[in-house]
Amino acid sequence: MFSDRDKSYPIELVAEFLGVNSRTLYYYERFSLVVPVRRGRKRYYSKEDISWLEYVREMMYDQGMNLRSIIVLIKRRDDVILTKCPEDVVNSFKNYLMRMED
Amino acid sequence: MFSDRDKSYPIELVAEFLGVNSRTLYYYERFSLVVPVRRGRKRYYSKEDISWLEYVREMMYDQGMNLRSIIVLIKRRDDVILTKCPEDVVNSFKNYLMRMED
DNA sequence: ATAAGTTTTTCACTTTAAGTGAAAATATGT
DNA sequence: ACATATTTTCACTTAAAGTGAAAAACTTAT
Repeated sequence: MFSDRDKSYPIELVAEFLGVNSRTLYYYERFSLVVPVRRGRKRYYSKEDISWLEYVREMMYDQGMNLRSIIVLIKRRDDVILTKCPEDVVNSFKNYLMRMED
Repeated sequence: MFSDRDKSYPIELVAEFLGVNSRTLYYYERFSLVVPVRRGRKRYYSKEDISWLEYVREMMYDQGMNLRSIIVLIKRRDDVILTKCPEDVVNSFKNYLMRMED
């Protein structure tokens, strides 16, 4: 019947829901970070798109990641990243995170 | 006997080898992205540190990732990231990558 | 056909992280 | 104490992310 992949939400509604400028969604589209469907010239997004974008925003704003990194993650989706990271970096990094909790 | 984890290379040598300013290594250290050992007040790095830093530089310069993202990756090392990414984003993103190969 | 209204696109500007130069501070060896 | 080397601090530069405003393109009603 209905699916989270149904593209039925117009850009303004999605932008408002996410609390971003609709220009930001156009901007993301340039990198294929989200792919709305076009009916006529209008863009429509799915629920899945919306939750993906929420996740992207969280990665960017809560974590401070940049767009490029998310793009790299998509590209390397199935790869193992960071195998080269030394243990003492991981340990010391945990301390860094502790310090930052202030 | 000797190990890639032996911290024996001074900062200037490492910086020169990597082609970066030694200030950059101090900068990375603030985020625990690399953890030299201190003998007296001098810093010493291991071969493992150096290849880790090479990898970090590659992620940043070849891929355009930022420091924060690498930090997030360390933090989430064992997590599955990007499970929320919709398939059509992955597909469309592949086209985007193709377009960029010019 | 054209006027009115929407959506999209473009241009230029703002903000922030990453990086660096230079000077000041700190430590080491003689 | 002095000379030298390393570290730390401050202020500046550069580039990506995001946005405001205007122009362009398209749609629809009269």
